[in-house]
Amino acid sequence: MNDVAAIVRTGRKFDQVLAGARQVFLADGFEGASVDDIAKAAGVSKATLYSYFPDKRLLFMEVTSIECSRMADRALDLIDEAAPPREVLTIAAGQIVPFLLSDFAQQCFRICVAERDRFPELGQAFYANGPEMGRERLKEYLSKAVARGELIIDDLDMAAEQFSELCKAKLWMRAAFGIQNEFSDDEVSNVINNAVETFMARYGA
Amino acid sequence: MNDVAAIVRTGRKFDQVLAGARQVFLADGFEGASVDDIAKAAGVSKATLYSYFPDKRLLFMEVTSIECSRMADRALDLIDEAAPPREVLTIAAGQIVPFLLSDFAQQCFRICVAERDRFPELGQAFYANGPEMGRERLKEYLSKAVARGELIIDDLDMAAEQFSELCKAKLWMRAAFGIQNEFSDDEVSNVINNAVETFMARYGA
DNA sequence: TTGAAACTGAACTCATCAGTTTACACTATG
DNA sequence: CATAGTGTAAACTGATGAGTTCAGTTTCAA
Repeated sequence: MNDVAAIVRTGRKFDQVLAGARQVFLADGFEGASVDDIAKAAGVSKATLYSYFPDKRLLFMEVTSIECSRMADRALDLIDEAAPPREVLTIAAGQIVPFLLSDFAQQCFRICVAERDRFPELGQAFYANGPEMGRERLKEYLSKAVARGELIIDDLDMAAEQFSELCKAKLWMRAAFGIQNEFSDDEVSNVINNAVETFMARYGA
Repeated sequence: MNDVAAIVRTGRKFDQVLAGARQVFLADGFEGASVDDIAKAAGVSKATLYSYFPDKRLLFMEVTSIECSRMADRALDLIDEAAPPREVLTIAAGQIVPFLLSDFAQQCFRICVAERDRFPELGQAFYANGPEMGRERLKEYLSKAVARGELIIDDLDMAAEQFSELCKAKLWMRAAFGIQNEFSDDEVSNVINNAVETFMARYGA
């Protein structure tokens, strides 16, 4: 990350390299991915790859940091600040649950956990741009609903955390362990409805 | 796992090998652990190690399967079937939360997730002996409390899952990402109390 | 005490993989 | 067309790590 041996961003095939790296890293993790595979997937020679990135580690950091920003952009912008809690929470959970179960989120999670000793910054970045940011967004809404008297919450942070966790019930753990990877709409909406129901039972006015 | 090249369980240093392997695998994961390191940690020559286990993979499977059974034994046996829900759930959460945050559970989880493509059976075994089993135990209690009219639950499975998830609020994700690894008693009991509170709000009679 | 089984240590093979080098080809612009 | 910048293929180095081999040592039971 220092100026010595920095990343060269000019050149026709820079984006190709990133795309190939993204694909292979996401599929195989850091150790599992070989630079030869990445070069092949990118349709680029190994020498070209190394002309952009001084080493594998930096390439990995670049890919993951790009993925993290992308994720931040996808944040839940659809929240209607004025709508009633039950409706807003159902929509939010409808975003959160499928995202948590997506291949992309699962792979990111897997890599963060697997490589947490090799790349401690990685988990932190992912956490800050992913879960943390979504929860901040949710907390904003919750505080407004509390102000309107629609919800009763003394610890906003805990409430938002509990809601996120409720969205993981049943399905997420099974996905993380590779036990199940297809989820029917019924399964998903069942989790969503129960998350909202339980949350409202505790915090509803 | 077939009879060809099976594990030889006789010999003076068999247990030493397992102990060393347990230590190194838990610290470094499967790929991260070298057989030389394991032999050194076990205080045994590499040749001896290979006289017991035909390869690294089988050694790993053996270690993790032993760890899983140990975990199953520690299951929540302390549940007093007749006690009121609030009390039982608080005690159960008091077991679950610290366990989820323990080094041991975190490392197991990490390895299962990291190696899920290399060892699909591993995650399944861990899941069945860990979370699944604990939840079965909890469901037994819940159904009795429902019968006594102390709780109102139509989907026992979902209720038990939600309770487990509520036990992860705030702290577990931070531990999994390596963001925080020491947790004060206050933090822990706060999570426990809120898990019980939310659960009872939804399912209390 | 003796002999077989268990164990040791070190050197070995073989494969994989990160990163380098080299000699050559392409492409765009002045 | 000339030439500089960019890219290629393939062979190379050096490290690491799984698994083997073997000549010699320890342990233990009969």
